[in-house]
Amino acid sequence: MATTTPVRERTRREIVQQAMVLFQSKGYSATSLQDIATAAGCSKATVLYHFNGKPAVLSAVLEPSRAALAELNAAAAELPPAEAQALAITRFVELAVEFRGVVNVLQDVLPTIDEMPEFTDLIAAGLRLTGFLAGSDDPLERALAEFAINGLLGECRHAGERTDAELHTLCDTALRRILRLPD
Amino acid sequence: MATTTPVRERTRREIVQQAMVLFQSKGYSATSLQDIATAAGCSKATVLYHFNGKPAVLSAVLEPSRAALAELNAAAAELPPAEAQALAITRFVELAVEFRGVVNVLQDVLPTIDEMPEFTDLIAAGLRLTGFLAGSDDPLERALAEFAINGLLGECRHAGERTDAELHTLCDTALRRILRLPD
DNA sequence: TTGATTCCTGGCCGATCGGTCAGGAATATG
DNA sequence: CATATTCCTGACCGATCGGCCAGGAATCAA
Repeated sequence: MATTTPVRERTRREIVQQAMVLFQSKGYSATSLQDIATAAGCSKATVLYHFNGKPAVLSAVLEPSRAALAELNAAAAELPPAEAQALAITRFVELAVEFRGVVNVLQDVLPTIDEMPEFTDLIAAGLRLTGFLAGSDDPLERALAEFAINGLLGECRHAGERTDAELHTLCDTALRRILRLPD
Repeated sequence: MATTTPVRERTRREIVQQAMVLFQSKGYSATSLQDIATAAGCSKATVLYHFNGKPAVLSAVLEPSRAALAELNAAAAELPPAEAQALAITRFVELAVEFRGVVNVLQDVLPTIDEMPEFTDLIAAGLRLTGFLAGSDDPLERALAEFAINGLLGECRHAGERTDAELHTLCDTALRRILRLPD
């Protein structure tokens, strides 16, 4: 085999894709493994063959956004504060739009994420990004950056009828207004 | 009996109170009637004696905020747009802080609220409030008002360590920045 | 063709879910 | 005191939950 055998990856990808849609529309704990299996066109046992339990499916759903967020943080960390803030704004808006489905799931799982140690780094990454967004150590500005993130994520949750471009413009405008930056 | 016998109300209130805490910390669908009963110090059957099913418990949890939101909308509806916007901002921030626990629950249940017809008026009230907040019919301003509400609600969700006053100031500042109003 | 490996499934398990019901304790009423 | 009403509960129900396992189908290696 040149790469990993495609059949395995194809099934896994379908399961993750359908799980994301279901987690998004019904919530994580209200979605059963049977729901996922039916949507993915396989049996519940197949889901558990590919993923070591329900949390593992959630982890796979969250993985791409986690990687992207970590990459953004790493890039911002090597820039002076002002440039890091600029990068955080533009790139974070892009990521939020791109991963808007996952954002939904993440918000849903947040209250119970303490019991899932494999996701603590994702939370930490979000907190670090808040620092870059705020652009200063002023508590109010930091809190406003948090506010902005919440607004952005919340907006992405119910943005089914908006196009990517509209959502992008909206989030960018709101972020700059909250942070008092020029357009 | 002069008023309604207090014992009934006392049990009901305890159930609703504990249900709110649990819905907030674990989410609605991840909270079982047994959880609520244990926290309230009674049996699961007692919960179902006082409330006609799990959704009825949720309804009771949401009731006070629903009433307050409806009242705010009614008051704003009789004012000219500019004054309605001013009222919406100050009063909505107050309500969000006061009912921050319920806000958590509401956000959690939002994705599945379509299947719960008894809550559609609550959603409608939220949409109406968005209109008052925006202060104009401009789509961007309306979208920004939505963004602000999402930010505010999101902020209230994870505001466990903030005092009411801090939360109030933060939300007020953020709202005015997003809507480009004087402080 | 044969044997090994990968991928998948039906059937089963114990636990828990929301919900029902007959009846016991407590309290109010006479 | 007796009696009626309110308040509460243990036991139970069918359904579904996440998860496990033995083994069948399909693919690959020889």
